Amino acid sequence: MQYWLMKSEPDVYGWSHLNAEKNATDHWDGVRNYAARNHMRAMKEGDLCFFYHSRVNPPHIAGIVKVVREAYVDPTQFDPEQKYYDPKSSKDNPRWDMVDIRAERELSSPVTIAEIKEIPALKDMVLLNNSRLSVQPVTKEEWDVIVALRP
DNA sequence: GCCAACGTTGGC
DNA sequence: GCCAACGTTGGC
Repeated sequence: MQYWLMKSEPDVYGWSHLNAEKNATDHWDGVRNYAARNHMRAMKEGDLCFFYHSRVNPPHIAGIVKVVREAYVDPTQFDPEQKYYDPKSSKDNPRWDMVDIRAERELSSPVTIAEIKEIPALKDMVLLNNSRLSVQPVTKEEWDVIVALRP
């Protein structure tokens, strides 16, 4: 079991879009950063991810999602009409992948970045040290500390 | 809205 | 292959 954190701007796609109450599955498409893509490629079915809301005040972890399908080709890279179109990608040699996720549970209240910063055991989180990486690994120790905040 | 940090692009 | 210029992200 591996743990991750994925970021999203709630105005664009937030926790509410996951339709947790319908147990819906969605594609995590549009990732256009190689480091983030490589993390997605390392994801295994059943892995858990914190679902983080960025560019809001305050930024926070809203919930937990589960990986329900491992990395496969993100079709939005081939469509010139799409925001995520990549003219340098091709169907013979696709650059970008996506995974499928499903809401696991919403946190009883958000865990804000300020709260994370106050906890010494979380000081090495990628979230605090490479704030631009949109898909990032979380250690089991970090995962357990945060989950214990909102059991 | 500002701006620092980071990733990517492209000229050389 | 270097690195300046540029675009984007994201906390504040």
